[in-house]
Amino acid sequence: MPESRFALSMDAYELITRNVSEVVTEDEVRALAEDPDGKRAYVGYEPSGVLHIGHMLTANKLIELQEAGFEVVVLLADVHAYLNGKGTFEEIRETATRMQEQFVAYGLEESQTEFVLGSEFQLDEEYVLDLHALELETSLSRASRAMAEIAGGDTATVAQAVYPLMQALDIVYLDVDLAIGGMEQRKVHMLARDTLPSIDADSPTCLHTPLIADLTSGVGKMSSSEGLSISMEDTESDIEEKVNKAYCPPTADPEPTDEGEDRENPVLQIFEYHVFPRFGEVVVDRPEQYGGDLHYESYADLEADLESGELHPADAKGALATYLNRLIEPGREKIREQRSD
RNA sequence: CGGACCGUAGCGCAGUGGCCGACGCGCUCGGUUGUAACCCGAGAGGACGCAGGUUCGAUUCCUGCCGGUCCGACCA
Repeated sequence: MPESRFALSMDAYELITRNVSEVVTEDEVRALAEDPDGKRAYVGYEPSGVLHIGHMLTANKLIELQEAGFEVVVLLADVHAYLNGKGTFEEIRETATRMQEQFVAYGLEESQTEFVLGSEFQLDEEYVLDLHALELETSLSRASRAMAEIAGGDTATVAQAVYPLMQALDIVYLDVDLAIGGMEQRKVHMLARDTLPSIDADSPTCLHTPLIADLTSGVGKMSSSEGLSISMEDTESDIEEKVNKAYCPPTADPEPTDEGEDRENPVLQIFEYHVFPRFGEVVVDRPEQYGGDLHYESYADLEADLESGELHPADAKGALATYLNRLIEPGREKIREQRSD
C-alpha cells in the first residue's frame, strides 16, 4: 500500500493546501489548520459504477486531510446525479455502494470516513423548505452559470438549476467546516458563499483541486465522457496503452496550440497530483543503454530532469504506468469482487 | 402566444429534385521521432430530425410534428 511520508514533516496548513489550485479563503483555512483534529471536510460525488482519476484526485486531498486530523465526509450524491440526468434513481443508488467500497480500497481511512447518501436527508421537509428559500434568493442565470462546468446534457434544465443550491445546503446539513471540490466546482461554491447567509448559515470555506488536462492533447480537462480517461476498471495494459498515447513534450510548460489554446503536460500533472502525493519516492526504470534507473524524492526533481532532457518522456511514461497501476490495483481488485457477486 | 432562422458522419459545417452527399476537426491503421505532438500516407464512419404530401423520382419542394437558437415598447 502506498504511504505518505509527509504527515510528520509538514505543518498542517501546508499539508492541507498542498497541490490545491485555490484556497477560499486563506485566512479561513489557516484558522482550521490551527486545530484540525475533529474538523469536518467533505466532497460530494455523483455515484458512478467505477472511480476514475478525477475522483481519485479529490480523494488524495481527503486522505491528506485525514492525515492532518480531519474527519472526512463523502457525500454519495444520488439525488444530484438524478437531477443531472444520470439515470433512474434505482440505477444510481445501485452504484453508490460500489463507489463507497472503491474509495476505501483506494485508501480512504474507513474509521475516519463517514459515507452519506444524499437522499438520507435531502428529502426531509426542513431541508426542502430551506432549499426553496435559497431558490428564492438565486437568479436562474446565476444558478445555470454555476452549473455550466458540471451539467451533463447540453440543455439546461430546471433540475440543474436546483442542483447547485442543494450543494450549498449540503454543506450546512452535513455540518462541515471545509468543502472540497475540483476547480469545476468553484462557481457552485462561490454561489454557496454568497447565498447561504440569507438563511443564516455561514459562508463555507473551500479548497479546489486542479483539473488534469486531456491526456492526448494537453488541452482543457480530462473527461470521463470523452477522450481517454483513466479509471479503476482499466487493466494494466489499458493503463500502459493510455499513458503511452498521452501528450508529453519534454517540458512542463508546452507551447499553446495553433489555435492559441493553453496546453499542459498531463503526464507531469499525474506525477504531481497522483503519484508523488501517494508515494514517497519514484524509481524510473530506465534501460542501461540510456543510463540506468533514476530515483526521485520529489516531483520538482522529476520535472527538472524532464525539462533538462535527463529524463526522457518515454521513460517517464513507463514509470507513470507502473505507479498508476499500483495506485489502482486495490480498487481494481474490489471491482472484480463486486462483479463476481 | 406570435415571428425569424436552424436540425446533413462524434463535433463544426458545404451542397444538389435524379449522377460517388464535399470539407475541416476528431477517430482508426501505417510511416517518421527512443514517448506523445507536428508531418506524411492509407482508412472507418451518415436511414441528409420524425411523419405525411407533391413528383416518374426528394436529403433537396409543401404541410404537420418534435428539437434547438434568437427576437417580440417605439424606431427601423
